[in-house]
Amino acid sequence: MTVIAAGLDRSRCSVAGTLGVVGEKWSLLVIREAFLGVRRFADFQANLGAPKAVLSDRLGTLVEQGILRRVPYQAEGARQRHEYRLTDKGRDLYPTLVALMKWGDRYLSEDGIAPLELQHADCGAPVELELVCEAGHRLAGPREVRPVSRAAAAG
Amino acid sequence: MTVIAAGLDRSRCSVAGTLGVVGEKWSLLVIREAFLGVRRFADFQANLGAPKAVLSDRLGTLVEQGILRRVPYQAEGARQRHEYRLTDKGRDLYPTLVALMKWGDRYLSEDGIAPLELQHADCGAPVELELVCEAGHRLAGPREVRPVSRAAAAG
DNA sequence: CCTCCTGGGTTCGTGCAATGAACTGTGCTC
DNA sequence: GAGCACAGTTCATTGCACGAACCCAGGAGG
Repeated sequence: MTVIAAGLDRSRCSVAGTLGVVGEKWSLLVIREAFLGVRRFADFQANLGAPKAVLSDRLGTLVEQGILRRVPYQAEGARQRHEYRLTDKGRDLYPTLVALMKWGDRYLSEDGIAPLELQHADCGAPVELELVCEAGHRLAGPREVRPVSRAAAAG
Repeated sequence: MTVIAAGLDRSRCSVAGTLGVVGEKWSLLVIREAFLGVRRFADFQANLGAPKAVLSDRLGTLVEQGILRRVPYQAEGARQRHEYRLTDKGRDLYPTLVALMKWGDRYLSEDGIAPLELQHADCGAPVELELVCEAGHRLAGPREVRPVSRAAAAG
């Protein structure tokens, strides 16, 4: 039995790091809304139902982290305000959200119907998330993956 | 400006649902450990540094949710105990973890070196996560995806 | 000019939930 | 039959999330 875990340094694990940034309860939901086109404070609040204080804090953190940026805008006949938009760094969280969504679609939807389908804008076919290696092979699951520690020369 | 968000029903969004199951601080880290081969309470605790009470609660929740299962085992010269193993449902969270890891690798590793590399066990090439559609096209990002609500017929 | 309204927050009191330390309990070894 | 190791539970404390209330800036309306 291979206990891969032994030689690995998880003090600076990327999973833990990422969760430290976006792992709080509302963060990924805020980002989901952002992907759906939401930009304004009140809309985030209405769609998520999060308390204003928490939402304000999360938006601030996400801006600090460079995942969202504040952009000034001016609605007609209103004073200038600012909205929140995804940066490239934020946009790169898309696969994470898709992965969460796909899992929920499979295991949580009662009637087996996914609430939201993702279609390829060009051809209309459903979008999937796949594990592939650089040699082009498609991987079926974790069993076909070998984790290799980089930092320490372990095992 | 397309506000996609308007017609969508997020009360039963799969992202929110999944986060409800594994979105707590330690849950995904427990699952990460499980993928790395950790099975026993004390090892989870040592590797994660989580308080025992929380860890006990999380493990229980994950078992309840069918993500882990308790399996009896008997170490030589010790009394029977049980360990925690991933179910298929849990194993299907692998893409989620990989997505989190890849993002962290890109944006959080200081020296640009990922702490952990995933290799295809068969050929040794690095493993990536890709968005593809069923027609076989590779998608570069969220801009090439069109979200379509299933439940409500929203304009 | 004065007031209301609306968007975008901040402040505050409460309560639950996370934390770490201490305790329990069981079966094996000595 | 004492001690030990593993696998938890219990408990007191701390912190953070929550919801309600309040604040502020600028237009609109009178």
